[in-house]
Amino acid sequence: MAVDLELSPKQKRANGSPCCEPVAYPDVQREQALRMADVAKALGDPIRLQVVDVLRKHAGKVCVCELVPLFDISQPTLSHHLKKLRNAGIVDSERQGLWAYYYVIPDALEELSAWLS
Amino acid sequence: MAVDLELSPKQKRANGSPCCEPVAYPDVQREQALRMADVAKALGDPIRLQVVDVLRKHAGKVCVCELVPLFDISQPTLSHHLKKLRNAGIVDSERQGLWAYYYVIPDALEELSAWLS
DNA sequence: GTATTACATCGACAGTCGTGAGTGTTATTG
DNA sequence: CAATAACACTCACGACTGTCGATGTAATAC
Repeated sequence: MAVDLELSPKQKRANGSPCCEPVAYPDVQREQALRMADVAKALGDPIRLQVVDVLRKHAGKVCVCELVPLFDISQPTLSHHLKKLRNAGIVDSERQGLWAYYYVIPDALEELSAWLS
Repeated sequence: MAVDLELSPKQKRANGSPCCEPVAYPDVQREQALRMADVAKALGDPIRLQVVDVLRKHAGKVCVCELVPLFDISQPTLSHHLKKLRNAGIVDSERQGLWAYYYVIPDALEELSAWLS
């Protein structure tokens, strides 16, 4: 659904006449926009973005105890950020004994990434 | 939030079971994380994301009066979203008489896009 | 001049955010 | 059993968000 819009020269419209030619609907439909905005919102915090960066670069599962010392925030706050990333569908976790291992869900960022490219 | 490059070993780890393998440090340094998180945060609203989508698809300048009817929000609310996008460095605007034309700043999304890819 | 239009800003509202201190839960050790 | 460690959850706080209606500002039309 390509948006082809002609930007006609604007004049002040006559009384009662419409201002502009209607524009085509956004290519990105609402559901897709909601999904991508959710992901973008979760990445909209520098700590969460760096957490995702660490998890991606590591290409494996990372223990929370390894993440805590990387950032200047308390452990409960990091736990809160990890929960946000989980709720956004970006990461998931696995419990192994006392430890929790986090990893990036494959292709979780793909839709947003494709749209941005 | 300063990411220290020193990854100290866990203290008083439980006997026998190693907590985790060493982790990579965030390649994304603080400044870059702040910049990208700002952009992501601005895209973290479905309306703003769709606005950017429309502007990108046009590869030109779009009048606000053409954007208003696309969304189910009031004109002041759209103006507020456009301001957020401006403050995030994603779009800019040009006044021509009564009309304001918005456009996406070239390469504004490039850093985030490259990181996501 | 007055009227009208396009857009931004203001004021207010409920809701959400990031944060830390404190607490709870669960698994392991002694 | 009790103690400890890793992690999630609860609560509270100030700050910010998205939204609308009302208002302000500037340009155009009459």
